[in-house]
Amino acid sequence: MEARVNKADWVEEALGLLAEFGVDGVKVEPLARRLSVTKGGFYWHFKDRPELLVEMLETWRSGRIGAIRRHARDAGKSPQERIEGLVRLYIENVNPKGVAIELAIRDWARRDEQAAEAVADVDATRLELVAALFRELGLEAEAAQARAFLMYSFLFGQVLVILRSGEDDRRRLVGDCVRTLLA
Amino acid sequence: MEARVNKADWVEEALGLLAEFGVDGVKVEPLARRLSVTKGGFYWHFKDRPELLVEMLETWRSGRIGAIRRHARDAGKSPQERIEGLVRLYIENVNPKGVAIELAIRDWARRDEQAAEAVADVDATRLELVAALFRELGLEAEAAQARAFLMYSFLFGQVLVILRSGEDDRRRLVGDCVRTLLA
DNA sequence: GTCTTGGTATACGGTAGCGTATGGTGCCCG
DNA sequence: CGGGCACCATACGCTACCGTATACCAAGAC
Repeated sequence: MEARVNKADWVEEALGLLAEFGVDGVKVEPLARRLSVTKGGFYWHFKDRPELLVEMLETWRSGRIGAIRRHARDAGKSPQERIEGLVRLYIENVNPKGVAIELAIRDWARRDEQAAEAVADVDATRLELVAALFRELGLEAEAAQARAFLMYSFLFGQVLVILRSGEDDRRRLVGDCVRTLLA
Repeated sequence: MEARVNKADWVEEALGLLAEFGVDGVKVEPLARRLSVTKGGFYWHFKDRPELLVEMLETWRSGRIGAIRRHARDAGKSPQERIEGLVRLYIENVNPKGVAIELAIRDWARRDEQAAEAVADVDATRLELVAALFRELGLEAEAAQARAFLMYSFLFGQVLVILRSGEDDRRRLVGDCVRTLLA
C-alpha cells in the first residue's frame, strides 16, 4: 500500500528517471506522476529541483563509496578473484540500472561542477582499490597505478562501444581483455 | 558577412549545441538565436526537430567514417606510428569539441535506436582499422581483435574517468597505458 | 480529543519551447 | 525588369514544466 512517499523515495525514483532519460529527464512533475502523487509533496521535501539534484548526487556518491569499502574488506579471496568480482559487480551487466546511472552522471559531470566532483571522488576511491589489488599481485606502485587506470577505464569505455555482434561476443571479448590485463 | 544561413550551417551549429548540452539541449529556438536568426528559416529546411536530429547523425556518421578511411590510407608509416596517430587524433584532446560530440551521441544512443546504429557503424569501422594495425604488428586475427577492442574501449573510457590530479597526470597515465597495449 | 508531524491535492501565474501561418526580402536568371 | 528561389521575421496557439499558495488529511503523542 505504501501510501506516503518520503524523501528517500523521491530520490530513489529520481535516480530511476536519471538512468532512463539523463539529468534533463528528471523533472518534478513527471517524477511525481511516477510516484502516483502530485508535486505537492515534492516542495515539502526540497526547496527546488536543484536541491533534489544535489541530494541524488550525494546518495550516489556515498552509496558507491560504501560499496567499494565493503568490497575492499572482502578478504579471504585471492586478488584475481577479487578483481574478477569487481568486474562482475560494476560492469558485466548484473545491474543495468546501476550502469545507466553511472553513465548519466558522468555525462552530467561534463556540464556540472558538483557532479564532476562526485565522480572524481568515487573514481579516486575505486582506482585506489584496484591499484592496491594490483600491488598485491606484485606490481610496483607506479605500474599498479597505471594498470588500475587502464583496467578501470577499459571497463567503462567498453560499455560505450556498441557491438553489432551482440552481447555474447562482448562478453567473450571483455573476458579476453580482462585476462590479458591480469597477466 | 555571411548573412544567409543554409542547411549545413544549421546542422553544424546544432552539433555545437549537442557538444555543450547533450541532445536535450538542441532546441530549435535557442539554436536559431545562436545563429542570430529566428526559427523562421529552420522550418524551411527541416520538417521538425527530429528531422534535424537524423541529419546531425548522418553528418556525424559519414564524417567519422570518412576520417577513418582517410587515415587508413595513410601508409608509409609504421603501424606503431599510425596507432599513436590515432590516439592523438581521437583522444588526446586535440579536439575537445569532437570528443564532446562523441560522448553526447553515445549517451543519446542509450535511448535512441538510430543514434545507436550510427555509433555501431563507426565503431565497427574503427575497430576494424585498429585490428588491422595490430595484425600488421604480428598478432593473430583473434588476438588482434581483442587487443583492438581493449585499446579502443580504453581510449573512450579514459575520458569518462575524472582524475583530480590534473591533465598532465592523465597524459602520463594514458601514455603508459598505450605503451603497454602496444607491447 | 486536540495538536503536531509529515505529508497530499488543487489551482494559479509565468516561462520556454514546438510547430504553423503568413507575409516579407534580397538576389540571380532569363 | 520581373519572376521565383532561398531564406527571414513576426505572431499565434498549444503544451510542458517550474515554483508558490493554500487548504486539507491521517496517525501518533500528550
